[in-house]
Amino acid sequence: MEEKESPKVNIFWKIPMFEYLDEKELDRLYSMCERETYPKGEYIFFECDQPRKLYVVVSGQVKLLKQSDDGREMILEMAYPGDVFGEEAVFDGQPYPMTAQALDDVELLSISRVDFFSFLRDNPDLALEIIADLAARLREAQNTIRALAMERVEWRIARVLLLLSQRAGSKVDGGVSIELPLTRQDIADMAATTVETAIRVLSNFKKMGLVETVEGKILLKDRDRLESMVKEGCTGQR
Amino acid sequence: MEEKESPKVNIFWKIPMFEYLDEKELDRLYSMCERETYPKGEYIFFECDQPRKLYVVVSGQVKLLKQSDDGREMILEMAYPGDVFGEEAVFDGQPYPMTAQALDDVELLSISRVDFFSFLRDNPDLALEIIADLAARLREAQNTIRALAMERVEWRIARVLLLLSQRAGSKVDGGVSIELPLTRQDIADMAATTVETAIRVLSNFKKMGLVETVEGKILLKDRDRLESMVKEGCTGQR
DNA sequence: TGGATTGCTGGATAAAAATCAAGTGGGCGG
DNA sequence: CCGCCCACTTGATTTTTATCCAGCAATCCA
Repeated sequence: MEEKESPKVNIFWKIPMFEYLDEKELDRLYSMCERETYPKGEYIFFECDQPRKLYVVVSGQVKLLKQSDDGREMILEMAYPGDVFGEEAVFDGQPYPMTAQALDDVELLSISRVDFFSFLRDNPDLALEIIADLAARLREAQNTIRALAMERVEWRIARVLLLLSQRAGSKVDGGVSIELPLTRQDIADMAATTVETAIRVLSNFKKMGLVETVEGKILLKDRDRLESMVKEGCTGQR
Repeated sequence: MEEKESPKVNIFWKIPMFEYLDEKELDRLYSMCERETYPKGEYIFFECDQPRKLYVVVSGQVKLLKQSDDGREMILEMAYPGDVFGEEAVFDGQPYPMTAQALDDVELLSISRVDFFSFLRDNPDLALEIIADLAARLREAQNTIRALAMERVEWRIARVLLLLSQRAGSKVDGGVSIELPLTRQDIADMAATTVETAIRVLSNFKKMGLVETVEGKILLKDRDRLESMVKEGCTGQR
């Protein structure tokens, strides 16, 4: 997170989409990128903006969200170092389908739409990686739809905690800690509920010995029990 | 819908993903396909099945859904003639993320995963079409998430009606008719609510002069007013 | 033909979660 | 150092929507 020296090629190595490219190609890709920084809270783009760039997170976290007319937010995804965002818009040329906001100070690499397509033309196998990436994103979005459509709040909050712990969790004594500057409001926005409800559910979880709040970070004390309560996918089979 | 003679190449022409392929390639693709038929109500695959095939709808309608453990359903998408389904699983090799069920008697073309990839290798530009297709699907899924997260039932039902009318609507005198064998339960499953609520909302819409039921089909009498009440995307911009 | 099943409807009630309201404590800027 | 703002927390109330129920009409089919 603090490696200010040339991250050059190595930032791309972490990204599944690019991992099979050779060093020469990664260098070329890197040379097409611009480095951008955004302070905490700033917007990177808004829903309905014309797509210009694909972004890669170098450090910090980015919220990808949709807003309602009355100011509420739904967080669709979080992007962490090594994640790519803005694909939908760049790949089909339609406006960005959501807003991107820096959750803390953020460092990004950006590649313009045209540059990316020219790179893609010379690396046809990359298209397969992108397809797999989009397919996985779609799959996850469909799981979210299922959760919103048929599961109650506690379930959705538990799911959010588990997803966060998979992406940004670190093992500490007593469980898994989610190392992110998240507010209760953020949790609520990810689970499609209100702050008050999110707080109530979290304090129930605390009473049940499932989670704990340590120095502002959420600590999952009993990940297994949380997992057994969500158990995603393949439930209603025959 | 009734063209029983060799649909061969021409079924593919309707499909955006394939439309730029030349006749020779379409013929080759067609020769890789198997023709399958399913009677009304039958399942084509279940969530968590191993992915074997990509499907193209020739005639009939297919429901793509997720089930909850207590038997409720959420319809993620409907597939009509010319639509492709099963992509997520075929493209990333993971199990199917949802169940596919014939809504009426259905005729399909299926292409096995391996055959499709070999065809894709010889037609690298097809990958770009697939990327655009997946990006559009993802975008739509995100709109559904937004709807479920922040809009109330009437809004969601109105949205479902509009989406259906775009895909399977035909202009008749007095409005746009949705030419599908849909039950109230199906509508409810698409809007993530219960039959009773769906019925109540629809009968309110009827009182307001927005819709009418004619011979089992839903007729949108005032599409514009419905549209103005949903107004998707770009609301909360700055 | 008649009994059963299925889809549609709407009323009464209950449950889940949102909203409203109020108070706490920590951190930051003046 | 004081006061203000913001995140957090909890209780009380209200709203939305699900659940439970019963009746009706059409269709299937034995």
